[in-house]
Amino acid sequence: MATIKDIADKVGVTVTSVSRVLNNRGYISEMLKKRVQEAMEELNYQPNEVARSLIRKKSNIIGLIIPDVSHPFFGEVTKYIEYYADKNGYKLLLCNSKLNKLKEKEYINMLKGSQVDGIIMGSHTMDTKDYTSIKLPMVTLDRQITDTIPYISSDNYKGGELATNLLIKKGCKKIAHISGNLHLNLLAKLRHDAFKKVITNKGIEHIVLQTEINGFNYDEYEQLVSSMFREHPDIDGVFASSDIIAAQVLKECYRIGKSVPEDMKIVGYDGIQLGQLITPGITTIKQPTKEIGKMAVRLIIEQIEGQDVSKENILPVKLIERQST
Amino acid sequence: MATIKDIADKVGVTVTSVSRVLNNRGYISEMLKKRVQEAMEELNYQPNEVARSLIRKKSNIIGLIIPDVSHPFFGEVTKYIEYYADKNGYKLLLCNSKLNKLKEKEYINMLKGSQVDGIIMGSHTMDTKDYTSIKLPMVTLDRQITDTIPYISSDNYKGGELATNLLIKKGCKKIAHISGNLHLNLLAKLRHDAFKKVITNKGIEHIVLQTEINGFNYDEYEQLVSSMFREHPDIDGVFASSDIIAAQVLKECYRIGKSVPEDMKIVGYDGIQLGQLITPGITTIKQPTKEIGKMAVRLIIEQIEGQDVSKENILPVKLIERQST
DNA sequence: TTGTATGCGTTATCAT
DNA sequence: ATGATAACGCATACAA
Repeated sequence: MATIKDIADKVGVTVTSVSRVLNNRGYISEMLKKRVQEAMEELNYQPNEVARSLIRKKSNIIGLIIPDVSHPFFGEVTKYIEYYADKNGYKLLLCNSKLNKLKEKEYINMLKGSQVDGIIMGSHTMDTKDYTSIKLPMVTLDRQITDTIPYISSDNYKGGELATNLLIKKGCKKIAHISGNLHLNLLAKLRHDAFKKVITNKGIEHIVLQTEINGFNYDEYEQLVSSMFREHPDIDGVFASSDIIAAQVLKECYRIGKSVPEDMKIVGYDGIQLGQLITPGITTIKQPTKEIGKMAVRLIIEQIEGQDVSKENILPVKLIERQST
Repeated sequence: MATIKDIADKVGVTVTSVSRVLNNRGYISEMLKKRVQEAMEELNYQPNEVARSLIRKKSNIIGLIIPDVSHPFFGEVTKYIEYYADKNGYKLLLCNSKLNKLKEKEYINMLKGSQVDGIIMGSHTMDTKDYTSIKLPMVTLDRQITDTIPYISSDNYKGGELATNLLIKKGCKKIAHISGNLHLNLLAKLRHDAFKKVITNKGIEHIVLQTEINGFNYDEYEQLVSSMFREHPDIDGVFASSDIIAAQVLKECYRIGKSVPEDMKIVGYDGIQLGQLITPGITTIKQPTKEIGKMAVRLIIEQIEGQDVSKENILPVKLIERQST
C-alpha cells in the first residue's frame, strides 16, 4: 500500500505538504494541490487510518455491544446504528455478548484496547461499577445504570399500559404477561409494572411469566408457552414482551386449536418488520428502532465532541392493531 | 489511559522490558515479570491496539460487507461470523451496503484505509475488476467473482432441485418460482436454473418472477405476490427464494382464501430461525448459516496467514418439510 | 508557500 | 537480563 511518503517522493515534496493537502489545512499552492491529488489518484492512495488514529487519539470507531444481532429487534436497531454511524464518518465494531457477563467484560476491554471513541451498550449484565469505570463516552439502550450515563429507551410503561388496556377493552377475563427476565434490570421491566398496575386496578385475573436470563431461546419460549396453556387453560389474553414470543403464543394456539382472536387475544412488543408477515397479524407495540439508532449515534458523537447530553431519552411507542386482538 | 510508558515508570524500567512481558518474548526475570504485571493490574493497563496495529501492520480486524443485517438470513450469518472472528482474536467491522454499488465501493475504500486484514463480501454489486483490484484477503458469499477469489455458497442447485421435486411430488400442476434478482450474478441463480431444468424435464406448467434489484422490500414482495395470484389464479405451488418471500406468499393465501397446503403448496429458502414460528410451518431449504460463518472466518484467516485456500466451497443444504407442503 | 523536527504508543534490533 | 534507539504512517508546531 502506498504511503504518504510515496506520494511525497513522486511529487518531489515532503510529507508535510502532502499531509496539508490531505487535510486541507495551512497554505498550499493550487499547483501543488493538484499535483498531489493526481499522484494520489495514480498510486491509488488511501490514508492509513490506523496511523491517523494514533496521532489524533481518535479512531472514529464506535463499539456496539448487543446480545445478538440475529434477534430481529437488535438486528433492526443495529442496521440503523450502522447507517447513522457511517453517515457521520464513524465505523461500527460489532459485539454479540449473548447476555454473558464475562463476554461483555471481555468485549469492553477489547473495545477500550481498540481505542473506540465510544460504546453503545445494548447488553448490560454487569454490575454498576463495571460500567462507571469504563471512562469512555457511552450510551445504554433500555437500561438506566446511573444518572451519569445517558440511556435511550422507548416508553416501556406507556407500552405496557397500551397493551394491557387493549386486552381488557377487548374483553379478556384472564390475561397472561410473558415478560423478559426481570432480574436484568432492564427498563423493559416497566412494561411489566404497567401491566401489573393496570390489571390490578381493574381487578382482572392475571398471571406473569418470565423467560430465562440467558439469551433468546426459541425452544425455551415454546416450552414456556405450552406449559402456560396447560396450567392455565382459561387464559384468554396474552401480552408478550416481544413479537417473537407473541408468535410463539400464536403458534401454540394453532396447535391446541384455540382460535385467534376469538378464543385468545395476543399483543406482542417491538413491532419488528417481520411481524407484518405473520397471519393473523399480531397486534404489537412498536418501538421506534430507527429513532433509537439515530439517537444512540447522536448521543455518542455529542459526548465524543465534549458536549453535554441529556441523560434520559425516552422515545414514544405506538400501538399497532392487527388481527390478533 | 495508561500507556506502556506509565507502567515502565512505575516499575522503574524501560518500555522495552514492559513490552517483553507484554508479549512474553525474550529474556525477562520472573521478578520483573511479576512486578510489571502488578503494575498493569493497578493502572488497569490495556495495550493500545492502534499502536500495535501500526507497527505490526496487522489490525486483527475483519471487514464484513452485507446488504442488510436486519435481514434474518444475513443476521444469522453475521452472528456466526462475529462469533468465530472473536474466537480467533479478530474484530468485526460491520457494513450494510443495501446492495448499493456506490456504498459498496465506499465501504471497500474505508476498510482498506482502516487496514482491515481481510474482507468478507456478502454483497457484490460491483464489476469484476473492482474486486480483483482490492488486493486484500477476501472471501465472497454466494458469488463467484473470479477463480482467484474464494467463495462460499450452499448448494443452490441442489436446493432448487429439492424444492422443485418436492412440489411436483406433492402434486402441484402449475408452479411459480419467485427468485431474487437474476442480474446480480449471485450463485442463488442456480436455484432458478435447477427449477427450470427439473420442471421443464417433467413438462410441468410454470412461471418465474424475480424481485427488484435493490434490497429487501417487504412491500414490493407483497405487490409481487398479490399480482402474481391475480394473473395466475391457477398456481398451486410456489417455490420462493427466501423464507421471507414464502411467508409473504402464505400471507396472501390467507388473504384470498386459499388454504395451505390443500390449494397451495409453498417452499421457502434459507431456513431462518424465524421460520419455526410461522403457522403453518413453511417447508424450506435450510442453508447452514453457522458453517457458512465459520468457514468464511476460517478462509479469511488462512489467507491472512498466507496459506492457500480452496476457491470453491459449497456447503450442503437440507430440506426441512413442514406443513406448507 | 514549503520544510524540519517531534511525537502518537508500540515493537524490534542492537547493544550492554 | 535489560536498555537505547529506530521505526510504523501520519499530523503539527515551529522555522525558513
